[in-house]
Amino acid sequence: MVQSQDLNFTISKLAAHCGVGVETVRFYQRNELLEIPQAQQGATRRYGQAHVERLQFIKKAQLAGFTLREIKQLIALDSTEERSQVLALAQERLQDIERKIIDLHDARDALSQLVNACQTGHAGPCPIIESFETSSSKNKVV
Amino acid sequence: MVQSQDLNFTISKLAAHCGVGVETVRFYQRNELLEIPQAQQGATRRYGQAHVERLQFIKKAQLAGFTLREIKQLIALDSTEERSQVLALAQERLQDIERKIIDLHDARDALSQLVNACQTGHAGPCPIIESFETSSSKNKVV
DNA sequence: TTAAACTGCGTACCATGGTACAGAGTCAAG
DNA sequence: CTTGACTCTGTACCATGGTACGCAGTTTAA
Repeated sequence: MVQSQDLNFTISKLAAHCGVGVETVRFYQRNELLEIPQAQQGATRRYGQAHVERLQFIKKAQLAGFTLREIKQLIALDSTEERSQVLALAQERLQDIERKIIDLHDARDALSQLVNACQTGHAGPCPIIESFETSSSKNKVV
Repeated sequence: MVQSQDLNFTISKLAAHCGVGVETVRFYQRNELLEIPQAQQGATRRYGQAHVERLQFIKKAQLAGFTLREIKQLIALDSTEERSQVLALAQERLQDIERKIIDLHDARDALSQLVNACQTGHAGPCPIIESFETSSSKNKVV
């Protein structure tokens, strides 16, 4: 039955194990993303499996593009049964991501065109700089 | 010959004309992205065409994904003839953008899969939350 | 046992791109 | 000439996601 409680990390071990800094762990604690453990050994707190999992949860959710604020909401929603709210949050996030992808595509296309122009053209003013200059009738950026 | 000097804006007119806030103009001045004009009328500065163009330059370069720091470099490079450095900067920017696009695609795919799972599945724990929980053998996010 | 290393706590600081506001001066219209 | 709107300057503050540091107390290894 010793299976999830066998970990007994100090804060620095926990941080190292999860690939974050000690200060980051404390930062999450301050921001109520990670519980301060009750378990102590003397004055030093001991962290267990649940803390490792929570840190991993945070990291994965960050990778999926959630902000810490949203992750906090997800954690709160997890303990309730508000599955539809989780879905709503995820859908919003998805729309954000899709919007950003479109923006970045636009930016990339404009910029790569400029880079090409700059590599191709041989004389005259730099087309990149030029294109940012006022919009008369020159290359348009975005 | 009066052709670029005919504008005579106060700071608030300039800001309004360019679609930014007065405080933003001052912010750019503090950060040496925009010159403080010599021209004054009494104690009040007067802004001209060059300022309008600079603000437009900044806005366009931002749209292309440059940071203010990079824009400052572009401005500096513009006055030199360091066209190759402009190109290098643009290429770096382009790589950043491409990296971000890939990351966002990954995030989007993972998340949309989760959203689908959540909409499809009818019972059991929320697949979105679940997928962030520790990585045993569940859906991987990113 | 003693020194190094770590812990906990509070607070300040970093970059990024602004936004807000106080206080003093100035400008323009009525 | 007064009133209200605007300007200038400096400084503080906002969110975001951490990072750093000082200090006192504790733990650990030699």
